[in-house]
Amino acid sequence: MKKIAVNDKEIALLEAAGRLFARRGYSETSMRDIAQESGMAVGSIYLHYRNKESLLSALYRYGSSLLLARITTRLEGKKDALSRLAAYIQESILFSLENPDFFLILFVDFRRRELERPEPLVFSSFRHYVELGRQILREGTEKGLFSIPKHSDLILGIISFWVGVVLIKILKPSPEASPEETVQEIFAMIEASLIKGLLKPQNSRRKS
Amino acid sequence: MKKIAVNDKEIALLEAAGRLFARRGYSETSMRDIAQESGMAVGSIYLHYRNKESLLSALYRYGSSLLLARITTRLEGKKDALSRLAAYIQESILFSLENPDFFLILFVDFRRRELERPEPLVFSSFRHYVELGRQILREGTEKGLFSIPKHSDLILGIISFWVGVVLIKILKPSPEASPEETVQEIFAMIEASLIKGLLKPQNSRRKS
Amino acid sequence: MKKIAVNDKEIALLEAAGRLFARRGYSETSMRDIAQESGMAVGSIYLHYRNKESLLSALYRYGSSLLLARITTRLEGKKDALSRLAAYIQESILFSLENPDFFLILFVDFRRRELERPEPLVFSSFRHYVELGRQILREGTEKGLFSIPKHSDLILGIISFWVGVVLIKILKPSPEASPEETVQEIFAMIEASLIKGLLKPQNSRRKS
Amino acid sequence: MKKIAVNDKEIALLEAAGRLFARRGYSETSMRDIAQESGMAVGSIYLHYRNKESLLSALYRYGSSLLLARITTRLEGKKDALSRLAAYIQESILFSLENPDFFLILFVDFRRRELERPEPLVFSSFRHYVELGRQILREGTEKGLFSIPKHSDLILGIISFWVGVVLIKILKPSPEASPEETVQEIFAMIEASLIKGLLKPQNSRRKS
DNA sequence: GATGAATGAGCCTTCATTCAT
DNA sequence: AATGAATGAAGGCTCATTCAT
Repeated sequence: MKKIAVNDKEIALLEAAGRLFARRGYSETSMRDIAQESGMAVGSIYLHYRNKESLLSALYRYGSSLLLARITTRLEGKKDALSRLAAYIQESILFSLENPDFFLILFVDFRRRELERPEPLVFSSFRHYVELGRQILREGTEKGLFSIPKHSDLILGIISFWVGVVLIKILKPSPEASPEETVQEIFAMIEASLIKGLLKPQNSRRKS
Repeated sequence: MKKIAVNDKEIALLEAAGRLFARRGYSETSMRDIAQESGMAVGSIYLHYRNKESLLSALYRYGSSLLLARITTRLEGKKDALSRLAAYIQESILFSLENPDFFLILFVDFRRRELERPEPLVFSSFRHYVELGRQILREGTEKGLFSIPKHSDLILGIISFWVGVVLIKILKPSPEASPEETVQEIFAMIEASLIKGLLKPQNSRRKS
Repeated sequence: MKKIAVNDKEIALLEAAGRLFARRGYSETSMRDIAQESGMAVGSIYLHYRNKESLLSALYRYGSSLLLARITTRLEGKKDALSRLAAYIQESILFSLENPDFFLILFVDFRRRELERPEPLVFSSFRHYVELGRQILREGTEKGLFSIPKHSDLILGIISFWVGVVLIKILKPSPEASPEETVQEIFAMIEASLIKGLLKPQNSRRKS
Repeated sequence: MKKIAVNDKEIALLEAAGRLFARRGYSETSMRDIAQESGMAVGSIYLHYRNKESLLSALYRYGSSLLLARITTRLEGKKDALSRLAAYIQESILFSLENPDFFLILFVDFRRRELERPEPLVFSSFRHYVELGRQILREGTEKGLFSIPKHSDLILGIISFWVGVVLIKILKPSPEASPEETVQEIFAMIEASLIKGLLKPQNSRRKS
């Protein structure tokens, strides 16, 4: 497995690239832009990354590892599947609102890009993230908490659901709402629709 | 309002561009590629579209008008909100599986692009499509069929949900499944989660 | 010798081209511009002129024949060299002020273009024009009126002199002055410098 | 004020561009041509000049500063207006014969271009050059040496005069004549016509 | 004759990448 | 290690010219 980010230079580079790729798009961002944004020289980028594309995939790895670390921390000690699912979703949304650049790159661009080059990008962290969600659903089902349709793609639907809503929030942010408030607002919607639908009748009284 | 597509040439152009934009992405597709794919000369493209960007936005208009036409037809005569919602979703998925290029451009690229240039692209058809879904939800709520959280962004979540799942299906199509079967598979999942969650208890007997 | 202009279409074409070439320059004017300005279709231009370049050289011929015709008329009946020289210069300036487009093309662009392609452009009329001036000077010298340095390029200097001044007038026209007044103003300057210098002492009392 | 030319690269570029613009014209010269002529790569031109147009205007500045430097040097120490005028004209002609490319660009193209875009090109040096001539005339008049028609455009006429003659010499150079000889030939003509006309009677004894 | 859609060479410019310092 | 000047392929677009109607 490739390294993710080692030193200050690389982190500066990844964050600069993240900012620019998210705002303007990958193709519309030049290596010179990234150099400028990161305060380095163009040539120096190539000391760290083979080329533009490998900078992008390092960015995928970096972003998903950050996300995964936060989720993992949030999940620690949570036992029951429902609160684990809530934590998983809420922390994802919070991370996205706090890091809209990574959100766009991980949840919007990356999936698009997978289509263009079906060879699996080095991408274990994000796959790990999805797998984590899938496993929470599986646990909840096994414990009789959820009544889940057999389909293992459900987690992708759930992720896409909040991604779609978060996208709108980032597009038109309400200036007065804090990230935490927005998370609650979005999660309430998910609870009242998706999660409500997934719960077995007797569990319908739960709150996160 | 701008024209959508008039003659054979323009349809050939839009379909060629759609194929390439969907597969390689907008920036990675050159006008020369489009000319070649459509069997025309480069210069001829400019007889129909002012520049590359306006070809893209014509493509948005074209794709969403095709989608909207199919949905509208499918909805005709359907009265109750549940079967209207089902028709809306099912036809969207079917259209997407049958026209993966338009799907990618309309449901994946477009939203990304909105972020980069917040001026509303000339795009009434897609907006119309979303509004149609929103209205079905509203009707169902008013008739006491759904118990919908007040949030008007719910429709975006629902759309994103199936989009996320369809994306996977297009990424890794199961070779033996027909589009219709895949629609059923995906819709069953939506029914068992999202729609189930939205229905008021007394309405839990389904139609399709 | 090639034809100059035969029918209405060609005159319209030449005048349109003259207007545009003078204002924007030859390379910056497209055949489509000319078609539009002349009210014809692009393809139709090629019924009259082999290509863009031959339209330009027809324009040279046309413009210089117009100029030459006016000069010739003005010179009719004038006997003495001084009034012939005055008429020659004054009519040239008047023509230029009245037809700034032709002026620019004949006196500014053409000479520049000669440098680029030293093969003599079909250009008898303009050469004829210069030769006419040269001959007036020669006559005046032979008759003892002028004391002219032997150099036969003097006429080119004289022409260039007024061209330089007219250029400024066209660049920054004084709105209230009529062409005739401007001619007088410029010619007075020429008289007080160039012509005064050319006259033999005993003739210094002449006026045009 | 913008820089004029700093290093070898830029001088090579300006001279290559000068050569080509003078010979073929601005629009007929491609950036590739310039790159080839200067021995650089196309992209490298853009390290020094923002675009083709700004290369042209740098060329104007460069050429006129060269000219102006020579004139200024030649004028040093010259006191009386007549010899200053002679030096001004002679050095201009010499410069033009020695640098026909700059001559064409500065004295022929530039004035044409002013017409197309009346916004004053950054061009102080050339304006400075004209102003210098105008001032010499003014001095001579104030000192009672010249009898000058009041018109301040006279200097433009004088400049145009020799420009017109030099143009012919460059068009058809006499192979055996040195630049210095040609200067003398042309200046003699100017002396015998223009300057003779300008001098007050009592001053008709010449200096050179 | 008259039209204007169609063509594709060629233009200016950008930018990922290399490499001498 | 770090720099940024240099490179040249490739992109979007224009336009003189042709030709089917």
